Amino acid sequence: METKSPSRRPFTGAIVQLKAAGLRPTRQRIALARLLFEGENRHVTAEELHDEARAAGVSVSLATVYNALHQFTDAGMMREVVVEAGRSYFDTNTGDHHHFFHEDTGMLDDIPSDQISLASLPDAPDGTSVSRVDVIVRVSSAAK
Amino acid sequence: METKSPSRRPFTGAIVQLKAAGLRPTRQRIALARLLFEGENRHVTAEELHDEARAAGVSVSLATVYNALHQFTDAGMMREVVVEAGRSYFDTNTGDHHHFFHEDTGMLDDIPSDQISLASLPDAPDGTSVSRVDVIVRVSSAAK
DNA sequence: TTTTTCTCTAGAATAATTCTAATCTATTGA
DNA sequence: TCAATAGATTAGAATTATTCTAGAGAAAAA
Repeated sequence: METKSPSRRPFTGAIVQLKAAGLRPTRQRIALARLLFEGENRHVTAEELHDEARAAGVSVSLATVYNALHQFTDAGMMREVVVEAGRSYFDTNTGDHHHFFHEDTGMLDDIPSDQISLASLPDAPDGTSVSRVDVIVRVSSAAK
Repeated sequence: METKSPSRRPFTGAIVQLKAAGLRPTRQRIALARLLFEGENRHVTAEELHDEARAAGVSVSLATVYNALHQFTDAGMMREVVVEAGRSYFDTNTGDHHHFFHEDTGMLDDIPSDQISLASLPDAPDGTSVSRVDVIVRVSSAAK
């Protein structure tokens, strides 16, 4: 039900989380963090999150949404998944997992880590080390 | 050595390949196909291929390069690999293989299929079938 | 408080890609 | 060979995603 609760507690969770990441708990960062991290894991585009924040009555610019998403990503609170030219999602699930990408709808779904596994990984080229491995399983409507 | 050979033979290979794909062998498509498919496999961006074509004296617009790359991709002659927001490569290697992405330089390298393997793949969600699996191993300079 | 430092904003700028409408060219068939 | 036609190419405008800028605003430190 949750009608706008009288702002008694200033969203302690989000504030702690932001401070831990070395980010000032500003009004817009707190609001975005709440939308992103309270509740289930989610995949959002910057545009979607911007719309959501506005719909929730938070005044925030798109540039700030981009900034916040990148800051959260740099802080390890999220990760970015690029699926198509001009379409990237920010994923609140930073655990070990991969993705299904629905080519028809543009949606992204998690693949739990126990449902997929890499048997072998090549050595990183000289002078480099692996920072991440992304597996994207592209699926489309089964019409064959 | 190959100085501009007197246009004796009109690049039979490229023409045959285009016709097989149901594409008219026009001047620009032939030129682009030659740049892409004669010689080693390669990873190019639309911009790079456009510059190359111009440098080779072929008059072609960027829009046509995009069209051709997508047509070649649809015809199964290439595939597209998206590595970052706003950076996608077209890969002439359509065989089974995956990629290293160098986060520092933006370069893409092939990982031969025998150096990486997926032990298990999840079932595609209901009503869908897998059209491709992309594995991108992101590496960066080993400074640790 | 006051100062300092960081953040936010609107809007401009940039970059990648696609669209549009006019022009051109490869193919077809007479 | 040549005109008709279906398809391709073009420049530039339009779109979309993202980043930058410079001034105004807010959080932290003094």
